[in-house]
Amino acid sequence: MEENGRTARKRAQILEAARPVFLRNGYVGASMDEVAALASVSKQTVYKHFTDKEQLFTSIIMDTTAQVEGLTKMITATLDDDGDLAEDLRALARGFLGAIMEPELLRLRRLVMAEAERFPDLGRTWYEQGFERSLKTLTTAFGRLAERGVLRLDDPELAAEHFVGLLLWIPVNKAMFRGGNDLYAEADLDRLAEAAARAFLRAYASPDTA
Amino acid sequence: MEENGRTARKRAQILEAARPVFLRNGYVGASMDEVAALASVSKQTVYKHFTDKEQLFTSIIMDTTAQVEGLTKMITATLDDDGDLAEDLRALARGFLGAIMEPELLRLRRLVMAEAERFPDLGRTWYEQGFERSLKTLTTAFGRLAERGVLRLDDPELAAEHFVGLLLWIPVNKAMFRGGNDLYAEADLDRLAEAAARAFLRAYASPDTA
DNA sequence: TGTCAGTACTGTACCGTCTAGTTCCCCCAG
DNA sequence: CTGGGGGAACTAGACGGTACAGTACTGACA
Repeated sequence: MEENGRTARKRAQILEAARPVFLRNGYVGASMDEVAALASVSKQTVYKHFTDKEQLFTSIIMDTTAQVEGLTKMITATLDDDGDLAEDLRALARGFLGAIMEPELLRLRRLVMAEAERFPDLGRTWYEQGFERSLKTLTTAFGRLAERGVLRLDDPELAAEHFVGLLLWIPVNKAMFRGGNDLYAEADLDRLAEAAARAFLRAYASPDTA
Repeated sequence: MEENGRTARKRAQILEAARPVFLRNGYVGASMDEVAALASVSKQTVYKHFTDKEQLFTSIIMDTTAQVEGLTKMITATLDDDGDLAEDLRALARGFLGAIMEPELLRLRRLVMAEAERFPDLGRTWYEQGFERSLKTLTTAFGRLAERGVLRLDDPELAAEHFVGLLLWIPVNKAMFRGGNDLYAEADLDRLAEAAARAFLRAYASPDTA
């Protein structure tokens, strides 16, 4: 799967250099000259690999959309065993939070949202491949827990939506509006994850396990 | 309070015309020429009222930050009477949702987030004046409900955060990534509000009122 | 011989300034 | 109450300077 021809190498080199440029300045603010310079590549080479600025941009985003894989695996891994439900949920919440609060990912989020109107396909793909996909995994996991009787819920999808809402709304918004990196220490994330997991359990745990 | 001199009129005229230009193209993409043209005003006049592009931009954002007033009033109005708690919460959720899903406000959100790195003050102000302020109002309202014994919570602020998280995470994200306007019908918003209010009650209502 | 770095070039867009002529508003004389 | 100056505010458009997307050309190098 790892292409290592000269062309593929150059292509990766350009992509890697282009990402920070677009992340820093947005689509309009990103300069192809800067991309070429940062990639130590001539502009001609950039245009050999990507037909134009737009195609380079969408390539950057689509590339990182694939990384959701890890998140879905983490979900099933954490909830599949028969351990303590409360503890599992807390761990799951903590994993989710840590993943989504990654500074690079947050910047990408901002970028995609900013350009969602200009590039509708991009926004839709990001939402479906990243957002909905992890939500769907969570939904099936919760569904299994309901069948085992440890969760009490009519609608697993709604429960999954509520779980991530409890967990993510506050920290993600804070991060989106206050650009900084040092918003939350590890301990803060622990606390947020624990609070969300406990509230979720109160709302959705079966009475006998609460 | 309503200034109607020529100066104030022109200023408002420019602001009104500039808003869609910035909303559509972002800060870098917005053209001062287009602003002037859309406002039916000469460029000279634009620069008489606003020292430069940056100041015009921040004026647009700050102007709309003031509109949170309405939201806080709605919160206290809905939760202050002694009506049915479940019904009040549902109504509050519905009001919140309707307000935040206003297309114009969503576009502003996107814009502020996109430029939060370039204009840190703007992001911070938006967050504090809009986000935190309404959250604080909700916190005190929940605190009163806890004192009356209808809610059971150690931390009113956490409860407020969870309330909005349950309610807003899904629809707001959907709207941010899928630019469209017709994402949700009124009935969908009703359903979302009801579901959030019920989950919140299960997590935070006193046992005797549940 | 073909690929790439380096760079010059073309065409366009835009910010902010400037000039010159025009319109509107307010105040006060009659 | 009225009507007409005075001066600020405004229009229209050109302009300098800069930046950038995308193309074209040259020379090196493998």
